Amino acid sequence: MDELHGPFVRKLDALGPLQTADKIALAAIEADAKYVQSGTDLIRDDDRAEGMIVVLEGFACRYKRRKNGQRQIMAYLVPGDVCDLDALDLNRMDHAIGTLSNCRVARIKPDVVSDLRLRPAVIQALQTAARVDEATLRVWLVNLGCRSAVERLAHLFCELFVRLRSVGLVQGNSFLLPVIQYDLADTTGMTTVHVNRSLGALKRAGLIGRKGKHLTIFDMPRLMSVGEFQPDYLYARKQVGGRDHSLPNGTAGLTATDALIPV
Amino acid sequence: MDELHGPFVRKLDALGPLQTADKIALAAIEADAKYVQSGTDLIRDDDRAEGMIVVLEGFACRYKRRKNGQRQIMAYLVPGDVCDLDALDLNRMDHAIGTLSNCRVARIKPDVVSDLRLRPAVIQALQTAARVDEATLRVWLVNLGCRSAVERLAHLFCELFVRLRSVGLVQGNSFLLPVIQYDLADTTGMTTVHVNRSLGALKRAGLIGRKGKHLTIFDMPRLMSVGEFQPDYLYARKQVGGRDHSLPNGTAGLTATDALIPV
DNA sequence: CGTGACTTTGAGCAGATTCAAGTCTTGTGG
DNA sequence: CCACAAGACTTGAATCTGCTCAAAGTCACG
Repeated sequence: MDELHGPFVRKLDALGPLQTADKIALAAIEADAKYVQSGTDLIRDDDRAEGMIVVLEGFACRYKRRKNGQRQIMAYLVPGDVCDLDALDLNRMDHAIGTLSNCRVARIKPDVVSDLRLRPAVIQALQTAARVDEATLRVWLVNLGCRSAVERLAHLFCELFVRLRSVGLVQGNSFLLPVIQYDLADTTGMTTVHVNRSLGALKRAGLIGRKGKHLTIFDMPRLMSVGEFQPDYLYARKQVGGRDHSLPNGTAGLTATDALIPV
Repeated sequence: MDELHGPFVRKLDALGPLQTADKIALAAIEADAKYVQSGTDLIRDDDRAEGMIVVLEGFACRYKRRKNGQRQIMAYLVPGDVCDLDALDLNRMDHAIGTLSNCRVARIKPDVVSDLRLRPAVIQALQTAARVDEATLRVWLVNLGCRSAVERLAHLFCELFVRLRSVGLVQGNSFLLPVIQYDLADTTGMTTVHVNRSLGALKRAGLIGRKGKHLTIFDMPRLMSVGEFQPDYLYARKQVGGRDHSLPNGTAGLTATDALIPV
């Protein structure tokens, strides 16, 4: 059933179980989307922003630029991810959002957002999504603050694997990673050259492989261990009156072997 | 008038103008606080948490620990800062909160929080505070991701200056910074040794000075420029129906010279 | 099949770490 | 109130991780 819906519906449904009417409302939004080229700014720093933006295909990111032009990517927006602009105080961006690849993007107008906000399950799901985004930000801070180059990349790939899997974009042990090494560099706070060398190290160790824009994870348990990846932060672990995301084996979150099993 | 109140009331009043009754309710919370020793965990990772925690004196921090024991500090909680535990989904911490110095801390029980939430101005202020915290997290990510050691420290000191000034804890150009170099290291993602050397560089350049636990900023404009500090993110720039925080000169936020003028 | 964008590789360099020793501060107990 | 001990800070030397600059190789697309 879920496979009939796009990533936006899938993601929100996973966060706060939606009703059929909710899904229909969200599906209408997915239908009304535009294609955007790689390297396009969806929102600029300092923009006065309203409504929401949803990524349906491709990768986008939140980023800031320093005066010298250096870019720091602060979050990836993968299909299903939403950026709630009304949730900013003062509706003013303190960072920009841009596409890392060609994307299909839906912009939701403020009045449509207002309609959505009449749906309790949708509100709940959006709030949970915002919390997960915040937790992710904290995890990234740890990543930059105290992990080595190889560890940072390993962690990033584990995170993307789990996130993309939840919207059905993982096939077997591989997924489409439509970003260039330059983007990975600005994400992990290193140079392209060093990203390249660290990727090489991960490949040589037999943990990952890359063919074109596809990333394959050959050894997820070891990759998780290298990146010290604990996926708990990506899940709403126990919702008030909601469902429980813990796994059958009793361990909170995902274990190394679980992660290898495609959903 | 404000000087009669503690930092909690001061801070929230600055964020979303409070009514007298609100202030009285908050002042009652400030009155009921406990002293806590440096190095105490107020909340541990994985704790099931409720209520709120307010720091009234001293410095605390949000932090995570890696398996190898390394600590990454993700936020400072200075007097007036609040940690809303009910706002977590699932009331489960994905990080810990601990004191960096001796502190005076108020724990607000869930039922008292519920009472507070009946006050619209308080809700508004707390939400704004949460937004500022999130924006701060993003700025810290940039700090770790693409600034040098000296730049990171410069940025951090500028931020603390502005935050502490807003709760009246800056005297002239100096403030109490009750943390050790080890803490600064875990904040900026470097080693104590390198923190020490970078502090030395800032001192030798005549930008800052340290006497005991007091940090003095001798040349704020240059310090801001070294850290590329733009304080906008610390302010609620335009509230819906609230007051405007932009400065007379029309520049959003604080200019270099403004920052030198004690409030 | 050529051009531009992306990736890979090498060599030398710089910023940050590690290890280690020594000095200064601070708090505590006698 | 002093002396001692523990904690915090400072400094040096060697090392290492990641950076810069530069060039060559590969891939995709018109």
